[in-house]
Amino acid sequence: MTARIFAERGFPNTDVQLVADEIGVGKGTIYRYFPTKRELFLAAVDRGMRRLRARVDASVAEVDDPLEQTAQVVRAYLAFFDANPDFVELLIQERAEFKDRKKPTYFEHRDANIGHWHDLLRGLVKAGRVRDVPVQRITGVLGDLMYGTMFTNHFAGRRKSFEQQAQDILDVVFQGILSDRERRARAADRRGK
Amino acid sequence: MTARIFAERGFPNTDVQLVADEIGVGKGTIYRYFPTKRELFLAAVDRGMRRLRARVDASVAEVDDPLEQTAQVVRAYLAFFDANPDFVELLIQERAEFKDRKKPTYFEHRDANIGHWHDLLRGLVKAGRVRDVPVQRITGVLGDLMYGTMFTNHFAGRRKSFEQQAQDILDVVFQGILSDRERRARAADRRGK
Amino acid sequence: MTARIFAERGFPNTDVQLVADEIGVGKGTIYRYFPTKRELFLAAVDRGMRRLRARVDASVAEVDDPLEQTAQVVRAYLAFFDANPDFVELLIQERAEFKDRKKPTYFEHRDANIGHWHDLLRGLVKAGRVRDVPVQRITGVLGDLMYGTMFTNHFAGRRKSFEQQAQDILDVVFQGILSDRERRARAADRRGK
Amino acid sequence: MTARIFAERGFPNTDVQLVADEIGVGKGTIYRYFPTKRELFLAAVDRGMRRLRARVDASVAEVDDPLEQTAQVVRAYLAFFDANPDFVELLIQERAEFKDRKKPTYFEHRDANIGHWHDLLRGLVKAGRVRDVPVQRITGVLGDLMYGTMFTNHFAGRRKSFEQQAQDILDVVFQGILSDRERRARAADRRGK
DNA sequence: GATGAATGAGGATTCATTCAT
DNA sequence: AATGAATGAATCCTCATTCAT
Repeated sequence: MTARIFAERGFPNTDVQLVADEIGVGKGTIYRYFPTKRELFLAAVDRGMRRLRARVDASVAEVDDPLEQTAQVVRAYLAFFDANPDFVELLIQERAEFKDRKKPTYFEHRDANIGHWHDLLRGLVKAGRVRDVPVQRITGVLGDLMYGTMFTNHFAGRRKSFEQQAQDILDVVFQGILSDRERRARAADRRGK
Repeated sequence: MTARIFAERGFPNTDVQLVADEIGVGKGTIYRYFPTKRELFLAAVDRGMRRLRARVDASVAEVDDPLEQTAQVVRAYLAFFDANPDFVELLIQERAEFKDRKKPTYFEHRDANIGHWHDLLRGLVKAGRVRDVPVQRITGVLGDLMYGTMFTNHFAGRRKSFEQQAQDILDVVFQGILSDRERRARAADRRGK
Repeated sequence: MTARIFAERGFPNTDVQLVADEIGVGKGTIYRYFPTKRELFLAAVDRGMRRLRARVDASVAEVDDPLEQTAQVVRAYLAFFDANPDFVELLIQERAEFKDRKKPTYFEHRDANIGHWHDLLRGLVKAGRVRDVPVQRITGVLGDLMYGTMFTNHFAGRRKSFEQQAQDILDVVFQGILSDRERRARAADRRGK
Repeated sequence: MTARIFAERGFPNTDVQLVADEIGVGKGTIYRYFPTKRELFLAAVDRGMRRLRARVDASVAEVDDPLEQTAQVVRAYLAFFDANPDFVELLIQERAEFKDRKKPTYFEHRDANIGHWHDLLRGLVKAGRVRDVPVQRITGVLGDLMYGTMFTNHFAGRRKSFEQQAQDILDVVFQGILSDRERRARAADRRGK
């Protein structure tokens, strides 16, 4: 509710009075629960990020194969922001208005979770299913890719379903774009050097 | 100059007076050239995006191999925003304050250029150097990835040099993350289906 | 109170802050009750016109003779603006600043009352006490005369008491300025034609 | 030209730039001839009042009979403001914006001329054509009446031709509104007292 | 003499926050 | 605990005036 209003009008254009009206309480009441407009806003962002995490976790729990779990993350992530575009807006607003805050809510939540994925990927490397590269490279690239996709979808208008998008992303990240021939040529090249 | 001030303080917290002081002219003079604070701001964003394009174009012109050109784009892009973090900030500010504007400046510039890259990639596919997938999939994923990387760098603090980042991105996007064995298994799987 | 400040300084030179200070409230409080400075001003004008009407009505009620009632109007009208010069100022200001407003407050109030006086005068004509001329001619001339007198008094400085002025007005309007001889000559002339 | 612009938009809403554009000179040029916007405006008012006087004088010169000359003044006055409504507007604006100026332009011009009319009326009294009342009473009432009529016409919209209006005014002021019977009754009354 | 670019004082209005009820 | 009336700091923009060319 609060998220929707902030998302619709932007932080500076959203009067606290408006939020109070929408919720159906007095303006003073808002200030009993949140010391400032800023905190009111940040609470909405936090709530959104917690919901994102819950949704992703639930989605991951549905499958057992670790590689498939990775794929599930991408799907659940895109599905969430597809269903909750207000939170994309809120992430932007947060950064634009509160540049000072040590770390944006999004990244706080992201970093709290990253260790688990590193472990998972290390297992996949050990099992010989994923190439032997530093796992931070993979989570880093994949994380940035999902982040960028979410924003692009929201800002420029998505052109395909989020399921299709997830498939595209996984195709590129899993297989790479090079042809087998080019790949072999490069591998030979590397050995030759 | 203008970009720096807007980036430092955010659009709403930037008095036009402040910009005038910094430039060393009267406030009225600013208003002789820009009808509103908003236009003053947007002009700075446009300038930034034009500079980004010029830099990327120049960088691409340095090499001949089309695949290497693609790699140059990634490097030049990350290098530009590394050297001009103010423009990252401006992109955020623009979206946060002017949700109404038909399409953000960034995407206007991006879309103006995309056709060329599609042609380039189609050539690479025909030459057997890139897998035969729709070229929009590649530009889409790579574009979102660069976009997300730029933002993450700026918001969360970059942890590696932009050259290293470019290499990581290109490694993943070119080669994919799967091991050769997993890749073959999947290929067999697809054939079997 | 508000009227006095607007009258003293003129509409454009009156800061709403000034009105707030005078009343002893915050500037924001003024804006809780009046959406704009303009409405604040117009409310003061309306109040003045309502008070004028009340004063004139009360004065008329003091006498029974219809011709004397007419005389009372002139006296009460001049007395009111003599006692409340601020409202003269407000009428000017209103016209100067809000030329667009469909009809100035003064005339709105005037027209709301005119019908009654037409009836009264028709009665006097029928009773043979007033010449048989269209009653609109009389209310028109007398109305314009009072209006002009009020403004002249205020702008040029009155030179006599308002009672004396009222008497002068009534003398001229009731009796006319022609001598009996001239009057008879003209009457003969009209008959001769 | 200048008068028209000030009249159309009001003094505060008329930028000097606008006047310059309309006249077809640079803004700086205006300031070569008038030290301030205020003087530019007052010059336009003065010009208008001089034209009024010229028109009235010319009109009076057309007839010889002194009483008829008086009537000509009324006609010429109303005709002038009927043809030049901009000047009515300017008179209002002047009073609203420059309350401090010792005496409004209109009254300066009026007072410069009044002596002549007093002489004229004294002649008419002596000739037995006008009642023996102080001539100031007549010029005062007639002046205020014309002044009020001009404003009412402009503010409330005139309902009859100015010729008809002049006739109405002259009928009332020359003849008075009382019937012959009422007039005789009052005269007897006065004698009885 | 003519110009118009540059200036910056000035003012209406908004809205987060407080606090008496 | 809940309210909403009161507050006043904060800010964009206009436009009369100046003066270098």
